[in-house]
Amino acid sequence: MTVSLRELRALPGFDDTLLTEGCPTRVVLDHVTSKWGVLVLLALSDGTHRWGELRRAVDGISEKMLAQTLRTLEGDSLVLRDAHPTIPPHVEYSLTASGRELVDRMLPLVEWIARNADRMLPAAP
Amino acid sequence: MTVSLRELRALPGFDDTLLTEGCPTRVVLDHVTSKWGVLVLLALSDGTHRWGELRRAVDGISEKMLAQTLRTLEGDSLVLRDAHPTIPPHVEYSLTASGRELVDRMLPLVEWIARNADRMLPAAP
DNA sequence: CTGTATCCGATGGGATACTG
DNA sequence: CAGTATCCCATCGGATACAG
Repeated sequence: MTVSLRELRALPGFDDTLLTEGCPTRVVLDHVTSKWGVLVLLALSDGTHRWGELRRAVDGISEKMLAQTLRTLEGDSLVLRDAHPTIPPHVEYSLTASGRELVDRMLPLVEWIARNADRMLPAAP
Repeated sequence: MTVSLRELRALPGFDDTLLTEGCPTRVVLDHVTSKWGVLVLLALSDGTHRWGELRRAVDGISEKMLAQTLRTLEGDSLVLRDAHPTIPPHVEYSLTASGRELVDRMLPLVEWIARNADRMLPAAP
């Protein structure tokens, strides 16, 4: 198990440029860990959802940010957009295989935070 | 293994209010997944570091954001600040036990992104 | 229903200068 | 060395209106 950034950089295929400014890893990391990126990916962990469902599922998100977040994640090959050319429109969003793999690794992190968040914030942050 | 947000909310101790606006989980999640939060935590995964070391280790971070990020993470009980009252000042930062647990769950996610980021960004995002 | 367009305020975040 | 203080701009992000 990798337990530090130093070890990660020492693995075959990596070097010290990992996570330097502008490197692809940091770009994707920024998208995934953006304010709404995590929450949209988590919402899609349940399976396929329509636009309106996501809008309601991700508490507090605006239409603008939902659209923007979905487009970014789609551009990162993490989310699949499936539009049915009907009237009214019907569009379904789901995780790609990559998205599924990523969410599998994100859930343990979120679960740990959910279990511990309460006792981590003494006063108001 | 938990594979979806729905399942996570169904676990004992959780409910549908998990990850709604303003809930503690979301507050901590926002700190941890902030632009610099992830990178500072990763830098500390190697062990104890001084201010200047962190400044150089986290490529591109400004003094202002390093200070702000460290204070936030300290407030979340993830980072320990150990100041020696000497001249010149000597301050060491390290992960708390909680921070270590969190980083253990963050590294698999980062490692997966590092392995896959290259083939996920076709053009310029 | 699924978005886009526009406006605008809030916040993030960098550069620089300065201090104990 | 380890920060703080200040200025300032760019981006984030919400509200609203509107379109296909």
